[in-house]
Amino acid sequence: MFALLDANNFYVSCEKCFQPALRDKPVVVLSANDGCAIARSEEAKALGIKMGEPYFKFKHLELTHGLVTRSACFPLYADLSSRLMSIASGMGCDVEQYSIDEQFIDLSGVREITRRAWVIRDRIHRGLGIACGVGIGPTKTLAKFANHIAKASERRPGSYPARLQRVCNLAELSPQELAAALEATPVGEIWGVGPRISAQLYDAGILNALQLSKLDLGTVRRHWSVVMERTVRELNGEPCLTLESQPEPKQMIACTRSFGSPVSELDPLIEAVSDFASRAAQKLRLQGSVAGQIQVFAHTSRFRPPPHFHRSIVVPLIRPTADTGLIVASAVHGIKRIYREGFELKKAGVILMDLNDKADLQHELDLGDEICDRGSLFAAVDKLNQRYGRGTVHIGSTGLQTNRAPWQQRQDQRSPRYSTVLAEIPEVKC
DNA sequence: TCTGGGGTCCTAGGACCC
DNA sequence: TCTGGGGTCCTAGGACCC
Repeated sequence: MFALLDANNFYVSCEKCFQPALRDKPVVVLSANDGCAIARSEEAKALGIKMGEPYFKFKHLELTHGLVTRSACFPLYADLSSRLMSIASGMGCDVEQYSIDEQFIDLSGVREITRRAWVIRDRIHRGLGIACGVGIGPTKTLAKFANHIAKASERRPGSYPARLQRVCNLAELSPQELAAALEATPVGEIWGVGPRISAQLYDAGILNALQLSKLDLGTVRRHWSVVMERTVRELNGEPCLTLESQPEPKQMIACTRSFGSPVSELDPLIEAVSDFASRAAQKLRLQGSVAGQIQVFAHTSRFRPPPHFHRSIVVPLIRPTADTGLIVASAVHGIKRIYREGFELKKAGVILMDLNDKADLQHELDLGDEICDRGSLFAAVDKLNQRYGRGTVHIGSTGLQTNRAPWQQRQDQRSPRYSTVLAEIPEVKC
């Protein structure tokens, strides 16, 4: 069994936690530059404010309906998140932090599950002043579904049986009740079914989760993918997703921002990109990784009339590194290559890619020093070719031959990065 | 005037190998 | 006359998540 615990309107709850006077008021937390809504209190939702809605579209509600807006303060939310996670982990034996405000909990061996969920929920509410919903089910997807019921039945009384409010354990439902709950749930509410697939399902006459759960697996796989097939299996109680308590190192690290006001000149753009690169490098070191490539992009607002500009470039780093200086220099090199005058740029960013564990890399460098006889030479060559692709290194008449350091050749057997990628400048879309 | 930021996974198709 | 086929790797793009 899995539980999914998730905080209600988390960012808003954090703000209310520090300003109790905001309780019962419509509150919205805004993204960077106060661009759009990223969290809404129940009262704000009742005013019709949508997730991601631009601020200027609902700003008038501050005057007419007493709407309170707050600029996001992520360090505060991160701090409250870690406290919340710590309390929540008392519910089971193993946990997976799924997002800043959600935790999956493995309930193996846990007795009196529902009562325990209530205890933990109350503990969080008393300790942090943050309300949570808990969903419990035999698969992660069903735990998510149960969590949806826990929250929806509280927000919209009558949508599901009232006893499922706040804490919903599917094990306590009869098969008929479970079927009725699935039938009352639009497909788009199911975890893994986004707007696109939801629309396709609607077109096919699949409107609710019960219908989705009864689809033929082969058909689902053919029409969509194995991801959807897993969702359907999980809806039927067959676990396909496991608890991932040890987070894998990230495969990419990004730092991207919208500009408060458009940027047209190269100098401020370089300044911004340098800052993004430096922050990304910091995150990279925190993870103990090094990056092999860096992608830099800049674009105009897609909401504004032409001329539009949308370009990116991949710059190979001279060697895999987490060095801020090298990463910033490469990012600046990249942005200079793609920059063109005459555009009102609204957003730019830096993405570090081709990440490797720093310790692993060091081991391979050490391996090079240890080569002292032909046997170990071949072993090393095999190992490098196995890891980075056939032909990365081969033995020449005078010993080891390679055009570049082996780790730089990982993906470029057929698309050399230096000769082509740098030369390819994407077209400007006008 | 004003529209977020940071991720993951899967698939199709091209290129290449033998 | 008749011009293979299976496997792998890589990338771009699409879809999803919070």
